Amino acid sequence: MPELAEVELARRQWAACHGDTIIDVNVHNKARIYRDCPSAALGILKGKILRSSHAHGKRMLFTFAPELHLEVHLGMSGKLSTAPPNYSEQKHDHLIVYTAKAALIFNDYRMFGRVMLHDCANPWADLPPQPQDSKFSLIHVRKLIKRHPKKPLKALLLDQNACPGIGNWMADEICWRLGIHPGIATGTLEAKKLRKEIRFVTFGSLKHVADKNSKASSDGFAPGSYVANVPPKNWLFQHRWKKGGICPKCKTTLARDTIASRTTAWCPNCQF
DNA sequence: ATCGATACCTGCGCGC
DNA sequence: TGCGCGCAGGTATCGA
Ligand SMILES: [Zn+2]
Repeated sequence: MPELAEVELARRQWAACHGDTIIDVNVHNKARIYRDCPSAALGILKGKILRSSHAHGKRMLFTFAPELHLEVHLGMSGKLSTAPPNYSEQKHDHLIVYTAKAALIFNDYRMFGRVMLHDCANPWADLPPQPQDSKFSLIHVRKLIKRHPKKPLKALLLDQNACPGIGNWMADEICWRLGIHPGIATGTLEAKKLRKEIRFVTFGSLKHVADKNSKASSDGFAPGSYVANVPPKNWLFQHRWKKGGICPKCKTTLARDTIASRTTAWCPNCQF
C-alpha cells in the first residue's frame, strides 16, 4: 500500500547494505533537500559503516555510529534505491553513498523530501507512538480525540503527531472502513472503532510490503506501479483515483472533494 | 494555542 | 504540435 508501506520498502532498499563501509559520498549541494543540514556535513559518512536502520512514520533513520545517524524523509516524490557501484549521477539524484558493492541513491524530483544528520544518541526520543506500536492503546486514542475534538477526522489522521505514517490514501481508506465522512469532527468518534480501523489499515499496508518483497525484485522501487498492483480489490484504494470510481462495498460512484487541504474520495452512500 | 490556507518543486496528462 | 491548466502519495510556516 501507500505511504507508510513505501517508506518501509524504501528503507529495505538501503538496508541491503547493512554492515558495509562507505567509501564515497556524492551530494547535490544546492538541493532544497538539505534545508535542515548543510550538505557538506555528509562527508563525515566516509569511512563509516552503515550499522542499522529504522523507520518511524514516514521518517527513516540510518545509523552509522551510536551518535551518528542520517535521517531521510521522502516527501511526495522521494525514492531510495541501490545500484551497482559504478553508478553515475542521474537527474534529481541528491545523495549517492558508495560502498564497494553498491551505490545507495536518494532521488527526489519535487524536492519536498529532506535529509539531515544527527550527532546525538537518540534523535527520535520524543516521537509519538505509531499506530502499529503497543503504545497506540485505546487510552492513547481517547487522548488524541480529546485533544482535537473539533478537528475533522481526515485532518487528525493526516496529523503526523497524532497518527505518524498515515498518508492521504490510507486516511481515505480508514474513513471508508469506519463508514464516516472524512470531514466529521473527531470529537464525535468512538475511540475503539477509530483505533481498530487505523490499525487494520496500517497492518494491512505493512503486510503488503512483505507480500511484495516475497517475490523477487527490484532495482529501486517505483511507487506508482507498486501501489497500483498490490492492495486487494476490496480496498477503497483500488478505486479512488479512477474517474467514476465506485465503492467496492455498494458500487455507488465515489465523491471527491478537498478536505483538510487534500484531495479526498469517499462513498456518499456508506459514509456520513 | 489551534486551525486552515499557502508555499515549496517538477512532471504529466488533459483539453483547447 | 504546443501550451496552459490542474493535479500529484507531504509538511513547514504564516496569518486569523
Ligand atoms: Zn459505498
